[in-house]
Amino acid sequence: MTKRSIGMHATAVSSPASHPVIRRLATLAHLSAEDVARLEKLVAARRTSTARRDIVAAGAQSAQTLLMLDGWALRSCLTVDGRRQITQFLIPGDIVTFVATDASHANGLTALTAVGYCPAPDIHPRADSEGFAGIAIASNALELKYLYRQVARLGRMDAFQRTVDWLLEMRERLYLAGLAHGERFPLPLTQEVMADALGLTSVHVNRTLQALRRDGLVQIGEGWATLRDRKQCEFIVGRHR
Amino acid sequence: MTKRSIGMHATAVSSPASHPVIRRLATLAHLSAEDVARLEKLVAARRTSTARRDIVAAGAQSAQTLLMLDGWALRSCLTVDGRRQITQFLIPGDIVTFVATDASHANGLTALTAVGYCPAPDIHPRADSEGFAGIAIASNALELKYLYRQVARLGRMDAFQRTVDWLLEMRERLYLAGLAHGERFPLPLTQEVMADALGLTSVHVNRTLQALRRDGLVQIGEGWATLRDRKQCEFIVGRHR
DNA sequence: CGCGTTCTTGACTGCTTTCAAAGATGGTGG
DNA sequence: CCACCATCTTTGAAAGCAGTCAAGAACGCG
Repeated sequence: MTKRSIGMHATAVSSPASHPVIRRLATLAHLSAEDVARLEKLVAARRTSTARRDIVAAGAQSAQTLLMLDGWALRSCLTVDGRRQITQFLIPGDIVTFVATDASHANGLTALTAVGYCPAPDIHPRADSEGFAGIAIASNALELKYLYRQVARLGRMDAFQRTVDWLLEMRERLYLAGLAHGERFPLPLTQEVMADALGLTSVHVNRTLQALRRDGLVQIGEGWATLRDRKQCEFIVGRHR
Repeated sequence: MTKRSIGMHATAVSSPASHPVIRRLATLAHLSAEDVARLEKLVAARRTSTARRDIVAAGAQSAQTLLMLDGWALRSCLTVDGRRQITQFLIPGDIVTFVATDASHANGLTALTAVGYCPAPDIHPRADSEGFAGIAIASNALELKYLYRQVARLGRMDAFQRTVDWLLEMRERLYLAGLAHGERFPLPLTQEVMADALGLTSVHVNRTLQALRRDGLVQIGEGWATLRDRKQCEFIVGRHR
């Protein structure tokens, strides 16, 4: 939280015209006017990728750290038999670091929609955790948090719970990124992509979504999703505690 | 790799008498004699936990970053119905950071055997990635790498492959920590613990281990495991590419 | 209007879980 | 030294969830 945000909306920063992604980053750590200016310079160096194109090929040995500006991307790894497991979705405001893996677990980045990104800010270390270092730390912690959750989902939930929990997570992330409208949020994914994230087959995702709709829990399709009964969703995955 | 390691064994450090864990950390980043001295001071502040005790309770709001010195611990989260998913095992040399999670995905640390640990070194930022900052970065990257792999395992492998892949990973990690003897490594886990890591039931882990033994792939039990045919194991999980 | 992608449905298979109980193992106290 | 108990491992049978295969419907696009 920034000091200057007292009495203002939490995502407010000094410059009113700044990019939504900068507003998002400003919620992770205090950013000085100078920090914001540097970010705006980076954002101006925006690059794009068209849908379905690899941003970083699986098996790449190194890559720059990126900042997602718009669109959706995903990190996935492939199995020998051509199946794929999505480890995380990347949405605007996410910082994407390169992670070295074994050849067999090579994980690449793929644009899911048209994507805009720019180089992530270099960290100029400070003793405290403000500025870009703070962003890096907070962003890293979030990544770990969602990865732990993904592990728990795949390891100990059935298809129904997995789907509900994942929808809750996506809503939360998109909400924090300022991209959700209440319980409604963009979800530009085919059922096959969801299947690859949830460790299911697209056929089973289809049946599971039908069950969710039948139970009046969510409305989903056309690139959007709406949680019709979030309380009940949270109950199902045990988030009511 | 350190500059001074040229022509020497990769794990060599200035002080020959240093703790094994310090030798392990020295493989992650260059450590000055001063760094080693500071580490030795930290290691001297060793604390212990008895087996089966929580080191950090699930749901804790914050905790110090720790350095594992000896023994095994695990990070897990519990589902509503009392089941548990282990997200990672912690072995000597691992740096254990606290990760804030939602209440429903609270993940705590539990000692699996008697465990020795100490506070992790504070990072004094430098421009390069040597010293403790380098350790933090490398350690973080490793954690991510193994988490991605855990996701891929749970999402896209059957019981047999999951078990093989996990054994390969544990051997690799223990080997890097200097705790494996060739293909033989300690594995002080009950089948139920393995089940909680692999997203299976203990009954099925039992049957799967029998299949592994029957195929002559591994020898396992008594707190130790030996990969009898690592090449074949790697082939099974697609690591032959 | 034809084509490719995505979504949907049904029948069948099979991997994994569940439930239950019987061995093995190791530590403890009488 | 052995009975006893707790924990862990092993086994069998049955049920269930998710995968596979195949085909048809709906949709968007050129």
